[in-house]
Amino acid sequence: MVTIYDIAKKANVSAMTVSRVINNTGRISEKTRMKVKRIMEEMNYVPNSMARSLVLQETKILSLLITDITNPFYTTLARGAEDAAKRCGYKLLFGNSDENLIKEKEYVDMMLTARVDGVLFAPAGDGSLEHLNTLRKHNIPLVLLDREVPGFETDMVLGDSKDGARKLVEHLISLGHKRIALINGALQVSTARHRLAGYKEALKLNDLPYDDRLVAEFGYKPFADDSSLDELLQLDDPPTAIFAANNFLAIGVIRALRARGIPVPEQISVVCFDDLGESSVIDPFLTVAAQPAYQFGALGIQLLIERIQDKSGEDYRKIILPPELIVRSSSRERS
Amino acid sequence: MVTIYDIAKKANVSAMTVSRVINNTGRISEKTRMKVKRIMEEMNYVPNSMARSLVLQETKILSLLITDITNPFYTTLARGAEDAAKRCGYKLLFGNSDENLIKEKEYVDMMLTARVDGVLFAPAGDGSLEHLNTLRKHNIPLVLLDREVPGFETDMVLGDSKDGARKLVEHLISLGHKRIALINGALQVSTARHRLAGYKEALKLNDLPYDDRLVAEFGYKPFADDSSLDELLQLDDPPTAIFAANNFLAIGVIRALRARGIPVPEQISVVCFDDLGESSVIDPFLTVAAQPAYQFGALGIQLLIERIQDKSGEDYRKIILPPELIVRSSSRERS
DNA sequence: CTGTTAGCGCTTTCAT
DNA sequence: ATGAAAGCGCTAACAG
Repeated sequence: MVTIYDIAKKANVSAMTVSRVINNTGRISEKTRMKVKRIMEEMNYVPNSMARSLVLQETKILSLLITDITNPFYTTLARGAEDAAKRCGYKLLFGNSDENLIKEKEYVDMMLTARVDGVLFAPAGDGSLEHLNTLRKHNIPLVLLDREVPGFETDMVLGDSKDGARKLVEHLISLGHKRIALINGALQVSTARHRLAGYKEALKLNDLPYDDRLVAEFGYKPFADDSSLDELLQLDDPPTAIFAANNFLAIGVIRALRARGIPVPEQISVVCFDDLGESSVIDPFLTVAAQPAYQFGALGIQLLIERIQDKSGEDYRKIILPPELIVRSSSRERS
Repeated sequence: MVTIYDIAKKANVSAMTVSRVINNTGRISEKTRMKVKRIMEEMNYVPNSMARSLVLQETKILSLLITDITNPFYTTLARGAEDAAKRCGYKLLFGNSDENLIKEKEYVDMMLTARVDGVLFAPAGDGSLEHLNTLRKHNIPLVLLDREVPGFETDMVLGDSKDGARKLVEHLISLGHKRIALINGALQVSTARHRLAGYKEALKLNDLPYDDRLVAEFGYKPFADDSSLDELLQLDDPPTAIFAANNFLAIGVIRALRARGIPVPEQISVVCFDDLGESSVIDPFLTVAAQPAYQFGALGIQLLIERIQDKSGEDYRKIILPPELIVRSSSRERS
């Protein structure tokens, strides 16, 4: 492995001079600078970031923890984060918790030993509090993404789940629907609670009763067992519309309805939070509250880097990104 | 920051003893081992992987470079890689080249300075040769994924593009199609060449003429400008079926056909390589040659780690994962 | 079973 | 404008 000492020897200078050339610090005569540069080229020198990190006490690595790498919301977010990080000279260490606190903890340990300079964290749920406190204890700058965790204050980039949910449900109400089901994520997750709140608010604002038999709690991941949907569909007064709390839940719902021979939107309208990815736009038909996923990542990195550079810092900032209602053909007038 | 010296002092032992406890090496009395462990807990000690890497000359970091993080083929592959890497105690540094050689080079430089122990590399194209040679020059173990690069030998995990293409085209032929178009990726990419070869072979085996007006070269990324499809559709003897060389091309094709009011599969059948992701299975209708994406990642990591652990190694291994023909409703008998 | 020494590749500080 | 020495946190090699 070529080190600055190898370069130094060949150039008849000290290692320090080489270091200065690499980092463009201090005063160096143009002549030696050129010579050193040439020799670095010749010898294929590549700086060793480990050694550098050890002395500088910074790694230039940020970590991004998401909960589902197969979900287009998170992959788009990841792109935003990646682009922003690279632009600022940071590497990005990915982690995928799979909505699972055990895996999440493993990643937190990984971040600690890797001495990442900061963490972009989409928590698996309220149980992530412990992990966040661990990071905080080790003084690692932290930005929460998409979900908040009660009892933990920090910089955050969030969507407006309540508002988006309210808009989706009011859209359905405006189409004449009165029996609207909510297929929700786990209430352990802040967005699920806020989407429920938005759902309730829309009902109340429109003088519709809240019927808890119309509300089911799943998880945000693709689900296989849809048997519990039957209870809901077999009510005396079954729903004419379903609000799925995220894209994967919507897919599960639509599949389940298809399997039961229930046409969408003819018999039941379906709307959901989060758009589907590029790959599903063959037939863009889902009415959604789309979130600016790329921005989540990009702004998150920006907040994080600002926090790293000014650790003292002002108060925590909370960025709320509004969702956009996109009406397509999966929702229509109640028949 | 807590170091082994802080622990050592508090435990009245030497730093070496602490190191031995951490790494479970050498002989240590159960008593001191316990004492040291307890103190590490108390002080929230976390080993510094930078320091460790510097002396051990290994980082326990692998790098995964893919060409499109929004494509479900690659995200599924990434999951396979991630799971396998974590199981073996490695971290995974992600990179997304976007099918772009400039970005790819930046990632290669990043891998070099980060001193990753090995690289899982899905090359952007034949032009990646230079980057691969750079990695090789620095003795970094390397596994090629999904695509090969002429002139570069190494371990690889590939699909069987030619065979899959042949099967898809023969499927169309068996449905009575005689005018079959190929919308291909860039010929700079090995899989595009192999898919073309499979396409030609199927035609030849069935005594159908090869007509280069039926073949168009796009790129594997989602495309916006579909005007060049018009030439193809406005031929005197237009295609009755289209073979898209990957999932995103198929989506582009179907969108373009929809925009022109051409019904699929009634007027034109469409088939493609690679399945769409979970998020598009709302209406699973594309006939595809599906590849075991998860396996690509998992086996790639396995080969890579074996290579790292036994650098001398045997000859390079080439794993070929066969695609599976899944017939759905986007292809039907020629009308 | 435990400790001492040296050094991984780099940069900071202080000289010159 | 350049260099020497020391040290970041850790472990291999050798001592005892």
